[in-house]
Amino acid sequence: MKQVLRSFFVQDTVTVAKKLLGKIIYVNGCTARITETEAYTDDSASHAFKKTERSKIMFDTYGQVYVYLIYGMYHCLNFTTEKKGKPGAVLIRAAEPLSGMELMKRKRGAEDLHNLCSGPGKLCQALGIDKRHNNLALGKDVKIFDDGFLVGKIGKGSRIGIKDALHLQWRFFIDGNRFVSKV
DNA sequence: CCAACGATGGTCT
DNA sequence: GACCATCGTTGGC
Repeated sequence: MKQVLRSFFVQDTVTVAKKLLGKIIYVNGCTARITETEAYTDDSASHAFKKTERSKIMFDTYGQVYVYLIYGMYHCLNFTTEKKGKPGAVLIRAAEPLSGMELMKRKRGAEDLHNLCSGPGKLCQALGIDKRHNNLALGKDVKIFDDGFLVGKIGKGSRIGIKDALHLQWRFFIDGNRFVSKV
């Protein structure tokens, strides 16, 4: 099983978002297969529409873990993309639990495997990801592996939970997969 | 069934 | 002081 290196993230954000589908994320002893992602660059719905204290990581790095608090109670997991100076990040929206499910169930307070990582907030809760992981290099606490899984058809649509730039179809998911955020 | 809403706190103006 | 890249619950059908 090959480990995905930080250099993978230098390329175009939309390309990274698609290619991350089917990859395996490892953190806190748990693994899950990524089923749904979203691309964010410098578009009007992105944190990087303006460079701020929070969003500067999207401008200055690639292959870094970007975690932020949303709605005061949930976290969202992203990986920064593109070379220094060009902002980008891919939001991990959903995954299929592969190992460590008992721990995930306990952290989520839920039994159904489809309700453990089926949304960005849920996924962080299940995997124990919070702001301590922000700005860590990929490969330290958080790792990504490629086991050769064939994704097949990739579905796409507007990104979820935003009001701007709805014309951009930058939400990607494994078509037909039941472990996504929306059935 | 599903639309509406409240929880809750960091970030930005 | 307003705004969220969310989620679980509530309440009306």
